[in-house]
Amino acid sequence: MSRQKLEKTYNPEPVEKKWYKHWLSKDYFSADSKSSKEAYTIVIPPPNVTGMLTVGHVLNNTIQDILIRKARMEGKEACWIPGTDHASIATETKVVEMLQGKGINKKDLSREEFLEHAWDWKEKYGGIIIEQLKRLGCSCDWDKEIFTMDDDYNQAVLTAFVKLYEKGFIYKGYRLVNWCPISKSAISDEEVIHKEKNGSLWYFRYPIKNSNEYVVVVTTRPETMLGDTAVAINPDDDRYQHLIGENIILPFVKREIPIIADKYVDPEFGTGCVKITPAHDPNDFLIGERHNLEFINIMKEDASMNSNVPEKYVGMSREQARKAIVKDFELNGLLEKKEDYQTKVGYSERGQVPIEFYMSEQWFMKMDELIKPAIDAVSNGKINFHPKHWTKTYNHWMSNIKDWCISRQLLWGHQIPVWYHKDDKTKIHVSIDEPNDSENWIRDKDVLDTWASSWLWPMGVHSWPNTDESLEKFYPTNTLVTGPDIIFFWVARMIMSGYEFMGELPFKDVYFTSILRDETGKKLSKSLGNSPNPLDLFDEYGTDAVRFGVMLMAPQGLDVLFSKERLEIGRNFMNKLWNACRFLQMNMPDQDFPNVELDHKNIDLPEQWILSRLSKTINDYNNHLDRFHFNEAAKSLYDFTWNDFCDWYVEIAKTRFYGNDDKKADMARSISLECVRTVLILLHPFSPFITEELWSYFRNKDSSDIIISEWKKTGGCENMVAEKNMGILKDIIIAIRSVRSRMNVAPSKYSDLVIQCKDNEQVFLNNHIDLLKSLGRIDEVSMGSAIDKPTQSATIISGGMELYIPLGGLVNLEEEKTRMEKRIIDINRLLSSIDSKLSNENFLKRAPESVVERERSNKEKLNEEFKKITKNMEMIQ
RNA sequence: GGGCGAUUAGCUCAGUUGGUUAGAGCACUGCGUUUACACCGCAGGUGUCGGGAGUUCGAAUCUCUCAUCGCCCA
Repeated sequence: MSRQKLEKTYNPEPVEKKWYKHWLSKDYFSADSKSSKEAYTIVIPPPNVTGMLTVGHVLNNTIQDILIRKARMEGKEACWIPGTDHASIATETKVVEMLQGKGINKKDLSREEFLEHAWDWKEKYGGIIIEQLKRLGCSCDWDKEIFTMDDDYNQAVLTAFVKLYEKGFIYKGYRLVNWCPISKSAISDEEVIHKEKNGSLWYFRYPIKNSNEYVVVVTTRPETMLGDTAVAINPDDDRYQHLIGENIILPFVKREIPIIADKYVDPEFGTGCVKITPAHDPNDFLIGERHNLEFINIMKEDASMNSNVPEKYVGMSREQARKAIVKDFELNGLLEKKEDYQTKVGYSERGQVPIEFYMSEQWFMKMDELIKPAIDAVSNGKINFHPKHWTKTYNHWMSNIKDWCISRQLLWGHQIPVWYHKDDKTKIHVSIDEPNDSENWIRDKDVLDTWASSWLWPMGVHSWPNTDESLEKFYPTNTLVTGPDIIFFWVARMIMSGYEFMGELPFKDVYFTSILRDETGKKLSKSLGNSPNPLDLFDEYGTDAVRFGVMLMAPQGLDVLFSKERLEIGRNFMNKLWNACRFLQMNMPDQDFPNVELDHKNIDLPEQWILSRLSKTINDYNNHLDRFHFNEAAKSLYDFTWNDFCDWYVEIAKTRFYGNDDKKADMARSISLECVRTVLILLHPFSPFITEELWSYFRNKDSSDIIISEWKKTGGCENMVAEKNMGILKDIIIAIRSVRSRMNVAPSKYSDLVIQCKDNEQVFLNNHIDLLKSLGRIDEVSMGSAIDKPTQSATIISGGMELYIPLGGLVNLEEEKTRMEKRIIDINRLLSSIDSKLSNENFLKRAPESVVERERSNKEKLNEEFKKITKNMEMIQ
């Protein structure tokens, strides 16, 4: 035992620094691929390399650290592989902004020049989040850290592309894609956020050729009329039959476009006449294909009008063009009307602006084969989602999946490994290596979608496509911990890539974390400015307290409303634990810990009881963790430590320490030590620093650091008799305190106690009379079966016994009477409920014997209490 | 429009296979500085478990339905 005394309050900062350094120096975090131990592996969801730690990261990584630290203590080869993601579009956006600030336009830079700036940026800001994860206490194997643009990882990404291309799963196509005008790149369906917007519905008159008539079309996007190449009606719409085959002179553009019939048109919507813009709307695109319409692209990459529109609109932004078009319709008497209309607009997740549907040539990945094993793995339970209900979302997405647009018109990322021959357009070279005569080829200038690199993460962090010990030992991984917001982006795709490239699942369990929101329900995000900086929280509350507090407040599969006040629970708990340990230390001998052989049959009731509570806690705790119920695990440890150990056992231990029976004092020391050591071990994964610190005071001389100490799996000291008997004593003590509090007896004053009870009860109480006296603040006790109620005393009916506290003038008889009347009403209510059950033949016949027995026993107890209360009520009168 | 989830004390939420008199923290009230802890202790009050129906001996828990809120997908 360390001679050094614990400080009065816990000071987290030096302790955290000290132990993290110590753990690193001892290499505890490193995982050995040659080990014969069973592997337990987690790959970190790689944060954006230039990102900063958020509360979401705290939640997510604390969970992973809990799993890894527990596995390590369970004697497994615990392997947590860290790394960062290049986050193509997000990082490129930031770099472009930075350059703009310096007056540099991305357009004016060559690829190489731009990438140089990007790497500078990465060097400057990359790795900050890694240091922050270390402060959080993450026990990752830092020697294995990977960045998705490292050379080896790059090879893996390109290899995957080539393999899929060779299998025919990747193809190039000229199609309508989701286009982000800010990043000037295609984005995937998953990167489009649909928002409900207050828009308008414009009714435009389109003149019919060689006629004075016009048709009225309805649109939410007037500017796209510049690209119209048809007007469509439903073939069954009687109103417009005569118009089919006629032509329209498109206003301002003066283009002649046909009126066609297509079943897609909903005759109920608007006027039943729809303008068709095949190059700028996915539905119109399909109609365009069906009817061989012209595809006219009217926009440049930044969504401004290109030269395919009349002179006056060229160069206008889409917003300007909309205003101009509407105004022109109005001026020419062609605007019939305008209505308010709620519309869904697709926004670019990164650019924060509405996306365009844009014709362009892109690379796509076929999904129909890849999804098959991925769907099977989840439905047959090889891969388990926690909470389970996410399987439904997963299956729904899988069964509606479309081909994945994987090319991005960006520079920061993995450049597509495809070369085009300069002279012969039909020649294409797809390989991770450039062609031998590279001077005759031009490489595809696009890069891959970031998720088309991170989907290889569980294997790419090792040597894939090569095989080595590390890949063999640590693939598949055990548990993935991530947010449900990337279930499609990442989780689903990792499952596909796992089966495609490894022939095996990438992980067995997926734990989806809660989404953190502020008190008003908004998602915590840096852009909203409602996300506190976790490092400030660590400083304010201590890292362990933040970890514990966040875990305690994170419910299963629900959003969690984050607020700083709730971290106080964590801090208060750390303080409680610290002081319980401090108290124990004060009452330990200076030299050595007592080495009492604990004969569990031969210890006293309170000791039997606390060990039973401890055992139950160990079992519950493990049970909760096995089910990924981290909040309940935290709660059960919190409850034991605070309510059972500190509130009751420590108070009882005081009677041992300050009494004059050395053997009992030593017993209390041993039991307390057992409790504290167990709590520290169980708590270590949640709160690693404070537990290692306290462990250094309380561990055996020859035992190891707590981080590699043996885990507690089961208790084995459950004792129902002790729990029941201790319950009786606790009830009596609580009742005595309650009476004293109600009657305003000063805590410093001791009371006498008179007990009317049976002989066997008297023996029981006599055995624990010191306990009653000290915890109930009782002076003299007299008891017997024939003892009378003293005058002017308060009455307690507890455990079938009658207890009286003589209080002289202090006792308020009216108040006591009211209280008893209230209890009688309760008893009657309970009894009638029990009677209705017990008089029900079906209940007796069908309910389990134990349930019936419990009702009978309750009835008996309540009847007895009723009798005693009634008798005492009469004595008051 | 389709799907998922939520609705339990003033607030935030626990409550595994249906079965103790439905719990915790915060807030609130009273007392207290008893040498582990005021980031504390002791005592105390609060609930038709969203509404309705059903299954069952028994429902906060299972089924259906309605309402409100949130998210995802079209």
